[in-house]
Amino acid sequence: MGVTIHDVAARAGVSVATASRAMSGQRGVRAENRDKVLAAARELDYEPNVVAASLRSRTTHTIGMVVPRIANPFFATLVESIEKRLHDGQRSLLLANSHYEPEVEQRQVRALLDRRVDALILIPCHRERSGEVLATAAARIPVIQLDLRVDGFASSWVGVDNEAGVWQVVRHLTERGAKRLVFVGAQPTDSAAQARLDGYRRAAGDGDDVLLGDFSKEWGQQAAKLLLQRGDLPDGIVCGNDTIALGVLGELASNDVRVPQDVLVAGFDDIPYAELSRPALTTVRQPQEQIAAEAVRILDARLADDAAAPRSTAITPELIVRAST
Amino acid sequence: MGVTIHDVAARAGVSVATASRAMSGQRGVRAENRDKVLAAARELDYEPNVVAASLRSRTTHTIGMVVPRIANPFFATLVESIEKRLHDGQRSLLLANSHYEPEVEQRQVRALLDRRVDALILIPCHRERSGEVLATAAARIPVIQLDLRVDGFASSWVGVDNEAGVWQVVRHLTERGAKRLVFVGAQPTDSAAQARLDGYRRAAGDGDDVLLGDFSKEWGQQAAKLLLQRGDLPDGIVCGNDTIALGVLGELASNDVRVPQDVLVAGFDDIPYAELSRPALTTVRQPQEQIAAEAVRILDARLADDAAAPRSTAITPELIVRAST
DNA sequence: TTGAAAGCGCTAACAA
DNA sequence: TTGTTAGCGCTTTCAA
Repeated sequence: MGVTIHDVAARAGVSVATASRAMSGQRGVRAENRDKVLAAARELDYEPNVVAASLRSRTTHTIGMVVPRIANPFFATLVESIEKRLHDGQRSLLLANSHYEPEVEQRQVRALLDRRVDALILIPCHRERSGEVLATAAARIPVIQLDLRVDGFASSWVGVDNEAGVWQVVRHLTERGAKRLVFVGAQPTDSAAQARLDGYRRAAGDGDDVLLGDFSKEWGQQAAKLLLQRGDLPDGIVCGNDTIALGVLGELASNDVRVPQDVLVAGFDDIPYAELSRPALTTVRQPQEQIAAEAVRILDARLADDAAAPRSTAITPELIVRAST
Repeated sequence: MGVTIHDVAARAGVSVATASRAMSGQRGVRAENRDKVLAAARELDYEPNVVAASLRSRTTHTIGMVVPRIANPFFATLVESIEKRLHDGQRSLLLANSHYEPEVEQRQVRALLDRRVDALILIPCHRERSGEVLATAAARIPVIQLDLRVDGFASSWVGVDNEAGVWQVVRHLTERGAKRLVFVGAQPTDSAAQARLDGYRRAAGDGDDVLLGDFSKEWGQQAAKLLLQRGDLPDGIVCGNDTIALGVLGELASNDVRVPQDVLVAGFDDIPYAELSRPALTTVRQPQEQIAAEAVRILDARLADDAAAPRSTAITPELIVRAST
């Protein structure tokens, strides 16, 4: 089965080399021959075998991407933005999930390397333990870190300035009159958790109050319970991300604590559901389209010029004030 | 650059054929030789070129998947479940987005076929217009439709019984005392929108009240505005999915309409955010893990036996009652 | 501008 | 159980 380039070449009355050149749009083919080849391909319903082309040309037109958790709308939106950019250029996305486990992440990256992806977009799930596999990959193909990053690894990265984002939140809550703040965040195993915690500590100053769990709504609910049990509620809750914040809001509502009257609550990321909660959630917006566009731009530069220097871009995120503060 | 199977074979002192057999775990290799090959591969840090293997063996161990919109948490969760299943078997997922546009979907499916994916998992974005590309793909490789389906296309499909789900919602609202219902759904361009609308019409009987837009929170907000403008609010709102329902809830809250005291609201899908809204949303749960598992099972059966008959599975979804009703 | 020919790295048929 | 050999379908020298 299957029409090959030989069939097309035969029908067009040229060699396979000419057929190949014509179809890949190279110059150095007489217009007349090019048209004959294209016509033959159409008539025969020719479908090029890109696997064979990849073997010979050593490029797969495929980009690998590993994210911690696709089901997280923040990452899903990022994937969607990347995918949109790539398809402008006829490339495809091989997607994998690390479940926030460095071992799984390592397996996934190796699988992508085995598949000879042209480049890798990695959201490294761990500040330290993702370093090894990142180095392995970076030694072979262009790699860019997205959103999260590995400590002290001098490779390209695109994301937001998390510290600046948290700083804005703290200042906003203070301006709204909050005197006693608490930070409900995640254990600093990934770089965003770390940077947001650092940012909070620096902005809130001494005597800061911090509860650390993970980036889940369940942790948000649990943390709110803890705060309620402690008896004296703070007057401002800075959450490590929107999912936590939504958990906090839910738990507070269940206990008849009014937001923003009794306590102010803010999140981070601006996922689509932040706007839908009641009260709508004040949060820090990550410009995902912009992050994705910049990432693909940097990758293309590396792909075009192997010696291109690593480039990092930290975008300053925007505070979105809604009813919860 | 690059260690090839020839290097491994030379080091192990066997032929490339034996090396290949040993590494792919085929029987018919003496244990002693197998160990030598495996040791040589490890020592040389051999990375098999799966592109070359694919060209020769005509199988890529890659599954293509096209979804309408990855950013929709319902689809994202489905992708994650599928990905988890596949990786048990060392296969990867080539992911593409159709943006609910049949033309884009067609391009994406063709690209996946060009890449010689072993099978295709398609969530067809249109009841009718997805038919053509589905047929093209099904003529070449095993294809399974997930969640959505094309009208009258006799191929494998896995999803939920949407009519039964809506039926449960309507009965529940009626039992809660609702007399006048309205359905806020999506134009029936995809099969779920159609089935849920049909289900509603059949369950609610004559004089049914129906507003149709798309599956977005914006449409939910707009529909709620429309209902408020009409003056006499119904006492039960059946929404086509959770995203619409969350939009409806938000708009009602902004207008001081109390849920469930003034009006009951229910959704469909049970996305993670359904539970987080206040009031928490009553909805119909789609068992995504189960859908994914069944889909991969059917695909594997087709892959193992080319003549396996198409198989469709409609899972009856479960009503999850929360505070909104 | 074109064609002949040589692989890309692997697996599978065949023969031993 | 093993090795030899012939491709998979394409791109890319190289020479004309």
